[in-house]
Amino acid sequence: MVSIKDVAELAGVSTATVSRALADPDKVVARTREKVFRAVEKSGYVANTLARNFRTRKTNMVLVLVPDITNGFFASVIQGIEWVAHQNNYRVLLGDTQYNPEGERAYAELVAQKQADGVITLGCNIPFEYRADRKTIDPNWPPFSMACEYNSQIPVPTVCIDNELAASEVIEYLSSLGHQKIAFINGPKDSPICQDRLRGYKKSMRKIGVTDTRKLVITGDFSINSGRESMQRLLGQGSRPTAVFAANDEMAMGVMAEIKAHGLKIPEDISVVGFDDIRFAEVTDPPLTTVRQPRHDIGKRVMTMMLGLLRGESTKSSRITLAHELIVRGSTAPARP
Amino acid sequence: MVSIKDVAELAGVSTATVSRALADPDKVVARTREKVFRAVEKSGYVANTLARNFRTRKTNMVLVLVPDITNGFFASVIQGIEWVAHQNNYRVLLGDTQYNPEGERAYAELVAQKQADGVITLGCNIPFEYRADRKTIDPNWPPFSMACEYNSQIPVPTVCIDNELAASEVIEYLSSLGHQKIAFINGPKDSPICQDRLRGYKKSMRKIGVTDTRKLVITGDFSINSGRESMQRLLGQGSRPTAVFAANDEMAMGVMAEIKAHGLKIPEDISVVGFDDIRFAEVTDPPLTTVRQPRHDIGKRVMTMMLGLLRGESTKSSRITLAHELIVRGSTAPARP
DNA sequence: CTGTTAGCGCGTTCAG
DNA sequence: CTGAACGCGCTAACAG
Repeated sequence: MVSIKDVAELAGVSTATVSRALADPDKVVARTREKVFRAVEKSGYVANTLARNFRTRKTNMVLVLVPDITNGFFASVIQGIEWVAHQNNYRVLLGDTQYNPEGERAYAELVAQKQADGVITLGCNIPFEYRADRKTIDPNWPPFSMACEYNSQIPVPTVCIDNELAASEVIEYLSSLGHQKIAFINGPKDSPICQDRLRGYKKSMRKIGVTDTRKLVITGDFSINSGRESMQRLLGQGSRPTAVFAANDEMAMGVMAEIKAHGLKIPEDISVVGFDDIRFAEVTDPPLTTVRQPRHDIGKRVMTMMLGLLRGESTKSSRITLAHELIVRGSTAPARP
Repeated sequence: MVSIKDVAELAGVSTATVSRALADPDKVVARTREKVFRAVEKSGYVANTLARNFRTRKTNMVLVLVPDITNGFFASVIQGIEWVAHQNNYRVLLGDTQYNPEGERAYAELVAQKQADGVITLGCNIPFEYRADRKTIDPNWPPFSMACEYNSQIPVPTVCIDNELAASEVIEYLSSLGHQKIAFINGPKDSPICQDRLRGYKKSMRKIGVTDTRKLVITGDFSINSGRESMQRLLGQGSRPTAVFAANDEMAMGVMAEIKAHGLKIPEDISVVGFDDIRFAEVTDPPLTTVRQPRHDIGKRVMTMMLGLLRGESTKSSRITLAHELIVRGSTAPARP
């Protein structure tokens, strides 16, 4: 293993000079710099990051906690994160938590152990210990930010869209097509963004004169299967909805499959709207009307935010809301008179 | 920051004893061990991994190179990898290479820099420098293995399925339904597994009497869009195929969309077969007949293999072939007489 | 601008 | 079974 010492000897300078020439070339006069570079070249020296990290107490790693990496939406966000991380000499440590809060906390320990400098979570839980009545960020926490989700109690720096507004817009759009009996298949209840979507849904439903939504709202778990099962329940009830809004595209796809299995037509009999605009949304049959989230941008922005935190910048007022967009495709049509 | 020294003082022992008590409790007599544990508890000590890694020259990290993390198939493999890694106190460093060999090599440098102990790649390139005429593993390479893909020249430890056989079986199945004019939309030409699939396709086509497949084979890039475009080309030609076999499910989904856009019916007019069995395959319309790869298992096995390499075990005869399965769904039907 | 000196926090000898 | 002493490879502080 060739070390900095070998390079120093070869170049006829001290190890400190080698270190400087490599880390901050301007700190060294051109002639010495060249000598060092030549010696590095000749010896095939590669700095030992282990030693450097140890010395500087930095890992240049960010732990990304994701509920499920096989979900294409999350994967895109991570791709955005990684892109920015890589540009800035940071690495991404992957933590697939399988929607399990305990797993999250186990992973977050890596930070205490100095295996990562910061944590980004795509889930809605805070992966550190804290008292239930805490309302602010604990200064002992490492740099920490959230994407897609946010925490309702503690103002953690966050990047997401306006979920309430998005859900509202979906209902208004459907209502403009004459729909009134609009079912909503939501994600897990403990997720703040799902609560927001529900609020947006209810608000707009009230606006169009539907106040009792109890039989129209079902809680799913974001999986294809739960979309299917939820739709089955809706169809088992007395009068069926004329439109269904699912809180993500995977559930919407399950919904579509189930509707067809019952011999009904989309959008003639039932309109379907999804959420996320994953890439399969445009090849469903019919193509899925859905809310597009800027998933790649969400990732880029949250990593950029993380870089700020890592630099020690203030965490105030760091709640970024990105624009969403309703993408109208073929799965929605006017309600039958 | 509470260090091992603080614990030692608190427990009234030396740092060496603390280290031993923590790393290998049996090396220390029960009474001292207890003293140490209590001191750890009381002080809230967490070992500094940075220092430990530096000292032991190990990172407990594995770099996973993936062509595209947003591809659900790869994501599942990674989930399997991470699962086993986590169980064995290893971490996964994510390297999304965007199908770019240079990116791969840049990432693999992390190993030289001691940021990871080993590399697993899901692509078909070897991310280290080597002479084109090399036929064996370079002993200077770090622990290295491949999943899904393999290298045709160098016997890198690998976990994959028998792609030639799988493709053969697809063609035989289609031929058993009376199809003869079977198009094949393959993935990138430089991928050995795609070459295998092509070989299997050709072999079985020959068996059923079709020797000239030039107009039936198209090279795609595994994206939905390339499935679409390829299908468009096939439909633009004189006589159209009665069945289409796509080298992955995403392309198959593009194929299906395009077929429908031309007003043709699946499977009545054209049968479609995919590859991978991603989770959306069962909710396409009609549900997609496809080859199931044990993606999760592939990940688990390759990580298990990597653990062996990391332990310094021999690399001989480590080519694992896992079982695939043809999943027949509704997108295939007998050829029209 | 460059060299000297001094650790970072651990694990691992080697004595005792 | 335990403690003292050392050093991994690097960077930061301080002189010169």
